[in-house]
Amino acid sequence: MDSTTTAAGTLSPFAKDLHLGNSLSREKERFEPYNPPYVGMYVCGPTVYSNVHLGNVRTFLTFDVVYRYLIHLGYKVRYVRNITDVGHLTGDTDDGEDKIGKKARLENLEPMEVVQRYTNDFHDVMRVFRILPPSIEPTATGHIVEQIAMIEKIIENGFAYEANGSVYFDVRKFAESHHYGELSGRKIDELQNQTRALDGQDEKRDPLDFALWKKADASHLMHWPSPWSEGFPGWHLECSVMSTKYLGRTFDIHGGGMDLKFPHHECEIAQNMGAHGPEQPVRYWLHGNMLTVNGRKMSKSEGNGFTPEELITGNHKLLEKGYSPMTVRFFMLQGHYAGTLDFSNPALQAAEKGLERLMGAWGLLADLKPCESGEAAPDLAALRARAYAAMNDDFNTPVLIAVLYDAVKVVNSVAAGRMVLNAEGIDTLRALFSDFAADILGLEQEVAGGAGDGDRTDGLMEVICTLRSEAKANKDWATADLIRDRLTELGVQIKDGKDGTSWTFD
RNA sequence: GGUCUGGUGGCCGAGUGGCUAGGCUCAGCUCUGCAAAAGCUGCUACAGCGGUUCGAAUCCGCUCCAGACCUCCA
Repeated sequence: MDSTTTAAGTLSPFAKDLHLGNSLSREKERFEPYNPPYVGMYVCGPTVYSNVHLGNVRTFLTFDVVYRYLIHLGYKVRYVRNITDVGHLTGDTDDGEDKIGKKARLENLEPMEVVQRYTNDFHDVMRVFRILPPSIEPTATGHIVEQIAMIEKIIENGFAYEANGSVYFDVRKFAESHHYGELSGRKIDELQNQTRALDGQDEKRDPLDFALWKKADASHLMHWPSPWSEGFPGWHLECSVMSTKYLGRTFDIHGGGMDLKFPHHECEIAQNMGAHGPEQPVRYWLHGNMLTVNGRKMSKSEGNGFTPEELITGNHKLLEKGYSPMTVRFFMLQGHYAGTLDFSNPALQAAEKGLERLMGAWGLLADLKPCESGEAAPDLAALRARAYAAMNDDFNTPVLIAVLYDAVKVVNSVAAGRMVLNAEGIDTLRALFSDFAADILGLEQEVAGGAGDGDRTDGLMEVICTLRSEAKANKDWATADLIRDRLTELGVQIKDGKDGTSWTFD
């Protein structure tokens, strides 16, 4: 699925009803792109100094669904998600050292080796969870020149100053003519007392000021020449630079995790306005909420984060068993992105069972036989309208999933011969699953082992089921049950239906 | 201390001024050789206290509780 395959330039009639929860206004607003049918979307990507955990995955999944839905509606979306490969100060030591650089020294690796390793890991994880790659995935180190240019502009406009080779954003000065703190609801005077002593604090005119450029000391492995010093860019700057470069000074959607709202996103706005003028750079700010574990935020520092590998294998002290990536994807989509979601074994198991039922019905859909004489079928068009209504209501995936379960009941009833549908009805159901379950939610059947050998497996199973049916016909229950029990042990479920026996893999 | 979010049935999790969320679990029923699957039914829900209203879980106020952010974090 990509934007070029959508109907040429035609927007779905449902597109006009899309509403987004805008963090900036704190209200649900109707989505009106700046320049339809084009949509620009920027999402803060990972800092590649360690493996991503599930909390990170949740955010990228959230915006994956946003991306998929916008494309489905017919928008031409340019989705930019950056890779932060330089620029974040370390928090625990307060020495202002670059995270990537620090990690590199510890492991005796080149900084870019670290970056590459964890970028690869990140991409692997995205693939496992079926999260689509963005249109552009720019890196901070690839945009040093642009970052320097933006700093120069901000200085030129009087909102930044140089001190001892470093450059700081002048928050007080900016706040005289702009609303600093609008996004996060923070008031500048209250922030004043809260900042604690960071490196270079003495160079700042005000504790609130944040770094645009930092002079590198001898311990730094990553540094670049600039008009001010040999150094590195501040950690808010890259997103301002790259969003502007690829999406323009005004663009539609900016996404990221809730924890980036302040200071990161607030600083981004200040930088954009400081460089380009007073217009809001972003029309709709979307913030995904945190994934919690036993009520606590999952984070690197808490040590309560699962890596995807631990999750799949179940090899973690908080996990009772392993869960497939699709189960986790489905689990996350059963909650709304703007609310916290608690990760627990019972919840995962519920999602696993629920997904199985959904997928089971979806599988049956392929073989459903139409019946033209069918009596009044359920109103399947209404089902589709409800699906759109759910997504249009700020991407309400849990409600969409509830709609899909209504479809599951119809499918199962038809498959069991309790209900009949004409061809049109079946097509409507198929389109519903194909559009909403597959394209928009990104759910797909997980193939069990032995992939690529499907025909032979089918043939073998057919033989086995035939033998068992004969045993049943002869009332040879012992043989029939033996076959079933042995298959169950092997992870093959036997289901006796009215029209014969079907089977599924675990 | 400041800013903000949330407290929904056994569990997870939507939603809303009056109309079934949904999933999972559990119990019963239908179907079935049995089981599984599937379908149906049920499992007394909206933190507490006030207020507004014909009517509030949904709006307002207060209280309690939890979490996030204020410092790197999706």
